[in-house]
Amino acid sequence: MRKQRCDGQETRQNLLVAACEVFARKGFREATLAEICQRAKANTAAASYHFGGKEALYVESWRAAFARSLRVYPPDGGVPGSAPAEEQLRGRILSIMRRIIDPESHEFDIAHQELASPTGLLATPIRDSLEPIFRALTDLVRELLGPAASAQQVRLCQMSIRSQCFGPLLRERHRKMAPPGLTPPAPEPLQDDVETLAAHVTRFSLAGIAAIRTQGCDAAEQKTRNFAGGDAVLPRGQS
Amino acid sequence: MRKQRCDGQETRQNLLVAACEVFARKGFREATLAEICQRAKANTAAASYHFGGKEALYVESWRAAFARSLRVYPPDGGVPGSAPAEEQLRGRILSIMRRIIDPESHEFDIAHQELASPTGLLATPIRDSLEPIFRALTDLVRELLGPAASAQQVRLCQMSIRSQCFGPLLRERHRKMAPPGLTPPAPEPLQDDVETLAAHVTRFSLAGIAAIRTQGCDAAEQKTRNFAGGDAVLPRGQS
Amino acid sequence: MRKQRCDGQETRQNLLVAACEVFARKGFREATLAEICQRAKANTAAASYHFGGKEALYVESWRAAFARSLRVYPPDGGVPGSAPAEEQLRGRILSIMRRIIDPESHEFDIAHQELASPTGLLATPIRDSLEPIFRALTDLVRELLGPAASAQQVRLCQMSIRSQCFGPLLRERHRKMAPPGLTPPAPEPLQDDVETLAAHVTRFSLAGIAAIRTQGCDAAEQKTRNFAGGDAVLPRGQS
Amino acid sequence: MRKQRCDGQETRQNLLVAACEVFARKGFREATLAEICQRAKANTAAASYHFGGKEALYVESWRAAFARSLRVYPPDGGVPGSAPAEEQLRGRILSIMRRIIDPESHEFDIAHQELASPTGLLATPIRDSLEPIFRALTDLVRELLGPAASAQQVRLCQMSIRSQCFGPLLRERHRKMAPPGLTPPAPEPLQDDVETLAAHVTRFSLAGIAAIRTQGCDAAEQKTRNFAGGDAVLPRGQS
DNA sequence: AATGAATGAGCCTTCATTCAT
DNA sequence: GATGAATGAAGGCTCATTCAT
Repeated sequence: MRKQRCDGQETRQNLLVAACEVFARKGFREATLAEICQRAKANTAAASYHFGGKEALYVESWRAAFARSLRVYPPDGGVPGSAPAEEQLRGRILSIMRRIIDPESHEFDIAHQELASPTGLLATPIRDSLEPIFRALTDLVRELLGPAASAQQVRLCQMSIRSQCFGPLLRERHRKMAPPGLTPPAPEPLQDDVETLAAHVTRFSLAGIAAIRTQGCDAAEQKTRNFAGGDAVLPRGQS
Repeated sequence: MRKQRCDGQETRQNLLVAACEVFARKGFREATLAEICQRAKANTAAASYHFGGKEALYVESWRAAFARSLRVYPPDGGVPGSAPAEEQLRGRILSIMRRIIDPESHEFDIAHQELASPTGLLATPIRDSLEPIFRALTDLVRELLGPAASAQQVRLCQMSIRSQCFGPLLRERHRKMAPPGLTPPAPEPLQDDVETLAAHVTRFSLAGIAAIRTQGCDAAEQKTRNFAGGDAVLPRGQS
Repeated sequence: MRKQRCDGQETRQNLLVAACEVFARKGFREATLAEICQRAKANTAAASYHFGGKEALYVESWRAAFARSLRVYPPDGGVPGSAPAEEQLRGRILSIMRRIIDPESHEFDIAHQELASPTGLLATPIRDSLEPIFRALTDLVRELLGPAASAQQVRLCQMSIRSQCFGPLLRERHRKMAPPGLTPPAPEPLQDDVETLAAHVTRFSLAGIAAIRTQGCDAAEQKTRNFAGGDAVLPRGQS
Repeated sequence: MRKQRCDGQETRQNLLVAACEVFARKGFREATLAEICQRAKANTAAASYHFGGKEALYVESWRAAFARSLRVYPPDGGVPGSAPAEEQLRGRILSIMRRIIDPESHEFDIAHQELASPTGLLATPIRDSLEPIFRALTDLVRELLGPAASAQQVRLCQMSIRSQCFGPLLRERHRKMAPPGLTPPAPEPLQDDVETLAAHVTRFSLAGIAAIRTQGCDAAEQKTRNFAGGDAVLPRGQS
């Protein structure tokens, strides 16, 4: 009735895979070790035994999920650094989107759950993991904006691009992760494939960057000029 | 030790306010009625007594949070429909951002929690509540794109704008909601105020819309034409 | 919005009626004051206020239910004491059965609930209430058995008659009291009306009494003679 | 403080035994898992852990109680089908009574509780379990009544016998199950042992059956003929 | 090394009762 | 006198963790 004694690593691996799925779908608190162990075809105590506790398993799940994503989807999207910046941007956008949309990639979902209900356990691991990727994207945006761009402009444009990468896919992941009995929150499925989305975001963002680049003034000044009056958003004629 | 038994609506209101805060920070499952009642300075059974159960309180919390947001921050940002479309866009972006960034507005956080770990209880209420707002934004984007725009182009641009509205603010909310003892996931605070952010997103998006509008062809064709072979990402002649 | 102040007795009466119904259907513990007060169209505290507590209301409910039964169904079934004993027996059997089968008579159900899950609150009231009825039935049986009957024979025959009175009606009451959503424990309804049942029980029991009367020996001896061997119930040939 | 972790079936069995006792004495609602677990010398959560919940434990308790009764007390009372019908009847009556009176047999009490306050959980199990026993009794009564008996006569006689089996024992069980502090509802204990009771019921019922058999007419006609006018109850010529 | 039975803490809910109005 | 909002206790259930095997 006993399993092979030498499969300790196999059980560990099964637990890790199951934990990624469950943590991605339910978050830390709502996930139960019982479900994870059941999915891994292990006994109830296996998770605590192999990882020392729920929290440690949570952190390990993130590391494993991120490592897999990094391996399957290189952040540069396969575009070499020698390619034009526009091409590199497309590659990075596509890489992010593919990571998010891949049903077997749980990196994004785990981070998203942690963002929604922070446990504090993944704060440092996530930051350390994503920092190089974001830095590379920032460098790319800085190159596209040109040497005259301020640090704020670079930051804002990077945020715009990043936001467009995961925003449209949130609902799609949501539908896939939702338990089958629930009313689907977004009835219509995503009508565009990931390549189309990436192409749109790339074009849209390049135009946005170009617009920021064209006007030499800083965004701070821009704000002052456009939104004079501070809190007042009421229309002042046809300004 | 007893409370005033004056009207009974005061306790109910206190419970609702406390529930919005706790549900926004912890989500449905992790939130406990004990904490909510404690914050409302009521008995542990008060929440079940007044609302009939945790689930009903959850739904009521969403309704209350959304109603407050709608009252404090009109979706048009105070910009009348007679104003130019660009101005209206700025108003709507600012309205969404203010709703998200306001620490006393829990509409976005509750919906975000529900998106991360769906309970199914808010699917219909959220969809019904947000649909008019999204429809108005879609109409605005369609007007800006001009009559030649395809439905897909409208949808994609609307997604780009919406994504830029909440994306940059996710981390900020995260920091505010995180319990004090946890390691901050993003050490540096948001360096831009909401008006600056809104100004950036408006300008960035108007440029993106203009770029989409300029090229008459559909995005699908565009994708086929531009990404055939995967070498050339974007027409560099237009940049 | 207030009711008439002079309806204190009316509310009390409504509470009593509602309490009889609920206690009869659910028993003491499963019955809730909330449901009783709701049925009586009174507020939640009315029961405790008017009767001092759940237990006192329980006792009062029994008294009221028994008093009603005694008024509507005289124990002699309307047969005068001057009638022949057989006729009187029929009257008493019919009286008991009608009390049980009447959907508005809750005496039997409350006593049955108390018998199933004793609270101890009704022990004395029930015994005091039913004792005269049982004594009269015992006297009747003694008369039918004749002067030679032993006390044991009288007791056993009285038990046989009483048992036949409520036994066949248990299921019928059960079906009527059961909540509508439950699977009916006895699918087929009672196929005989109460008069037919009473006629059967009367004839059946008179024959039984006659048989006991005919044989002069005591039941104790009878047992010894018939069941020699004590615990052995195995057939010993054709004895 | 920990228990032996030998097999896990021991605790389960203890829980089942304790549950039978508590459910028999208190019924489903009034019974608490805490008391059951305490009696089984297990943790408060043990019942939910081993059986999945109170309802499942309830159903299992019935099954276990009925299985035990069936094993200890065969429905035929040990009388083979080749014995005379009268002997078989005595065996079946004795079997039913012993089941009821045995303090360690909880089948009857659980079913009685379910009858008093239906939960719906045992409706099907009880019906399916008892149906063969009742059918055998019906067949026996039909044989005793002879081929000329109507279905109604068979049913009524079977009811009379069944009622006499448990009716006299209801109070006795009540006394045994009642908590020690309560006023005893029937002060005098049962003065007859079960063999005496069974002998009485057998003789009483055989006489009743014989009386029904003698008169060839249907009970319905009988009722019409005998009770027309309500004066004459029974033909006194046969007594 | 690995198992799974068992535990204790905590959560949601119900309900009889009380008290200020 | 009568109301109903509020309370505190208790019950059923879940679950991460532990420990004897």
